[in-house]
Amino acid sequence: MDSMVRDVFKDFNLNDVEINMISEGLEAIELKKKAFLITPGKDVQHIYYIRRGCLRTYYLDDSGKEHTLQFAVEGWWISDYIALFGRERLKAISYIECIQDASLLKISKNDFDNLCERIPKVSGFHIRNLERAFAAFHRRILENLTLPAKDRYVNFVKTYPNIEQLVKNYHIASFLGITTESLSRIRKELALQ
Amino acid sequence: MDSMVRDVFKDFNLNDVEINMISEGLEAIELKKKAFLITPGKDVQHIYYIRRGCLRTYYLDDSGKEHTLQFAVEGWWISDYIALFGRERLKAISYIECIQDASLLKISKNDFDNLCERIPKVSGFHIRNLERAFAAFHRRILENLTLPAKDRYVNFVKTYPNIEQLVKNYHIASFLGITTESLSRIRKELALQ
DNA sequence: CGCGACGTTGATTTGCCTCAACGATTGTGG
DNA sequence: CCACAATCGTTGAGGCAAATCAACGTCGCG
Repeated sequence: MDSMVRDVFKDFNLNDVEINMISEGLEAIELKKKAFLITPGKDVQHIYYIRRGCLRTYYLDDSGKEHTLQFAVEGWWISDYIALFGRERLKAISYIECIQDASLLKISKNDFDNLCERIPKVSGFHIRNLERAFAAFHRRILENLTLPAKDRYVNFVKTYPNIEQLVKNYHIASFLGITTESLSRIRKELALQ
Repeated sequence: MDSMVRDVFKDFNLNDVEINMISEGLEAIELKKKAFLITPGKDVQHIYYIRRGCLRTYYLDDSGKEHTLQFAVEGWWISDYIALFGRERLKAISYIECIQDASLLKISKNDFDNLCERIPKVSGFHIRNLERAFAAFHRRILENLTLPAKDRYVNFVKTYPNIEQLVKNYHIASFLGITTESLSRIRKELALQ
């Protein structure tokens, strides 16, 4: 477990004591493709670090359509952040589904908060991640406001080339906010150019 | 300045030493309606806390259309987060415009990072804010994916009733990702019901 | 008062959706 | 390992929500 922790925090030069403290709250889990990490209504208490594999968070609306909020691959964190980080603690509203067999590290938000308080490097780590994610979200919202579907797809492929090859067509469509049919047509158009 | 700091961090019970440390990096500034805090191309080094007034961040696309990323009122923080929090330090890409005469507190990202390292309460404060904002962003993206324009407007009014009365119609339209004409028609429809 | 900024309304266009049918690919049990 | 089914992706026809273009009221400010 210690070497995993060292890997997660690789830019932060943790000492042995700190690594031990962190390891205590961690649990390694394996997840098979198509398995669910979280489903709507469940109590969300944990954040998950992805050592290997690929997952996605999606919301299922009343009419049965899926809307992909997030993909996550090696080195990313995933959870139902609306439930976990919101002002009021809510139950999960989304699904988190395994897209490719995955190895995860699981830690409770409580334990993580405690580590943040006790180990400045951990809070530094958390802040860095949150800030970067924050910038990325601003970008995504801006793109959604600014660009037509075709350009959003092109950007997606450019930004996440590794994810594009891994996931289904309709996963990408639901991430971009379009239908599979539209995405299919967009791809055709791009292929012709 | 000290009482202002106490006010910003009111849930965190700072002691006098901490308050002094924080005050050192702060600068109070006043901004008149229609003034710009940030314009594209500028170097972004600061975060701004709003004590009074209202501002908005918007992006101007190639075709001359405005896209509002964020409104901010009393008690909120504002900056060009894509530039400030992104992986690479970029120049500003957006405008931040004063919508209502404002009193701000200005602090450089550098100073703030240092305070985070030296005062756990400050990093706790920052983490709490980032996490909440993070959840809010997830919500906004989900809404944009899920809901038609009319429902997004209804939600906006419900979520930010104070902002709705303060800003121009076309500010809201560009926040929701629709045209002023569409918003006008939506309002008409809602008024009839 | 008069001008410019803002909001509304109407006519038309368009990007994307919906519905439907049909290939292609994947996975599974015999 | 093949056969078949289920899942996934593509294509076409038609429809709709919202954009565009254009004109006109209205409000606020110099």
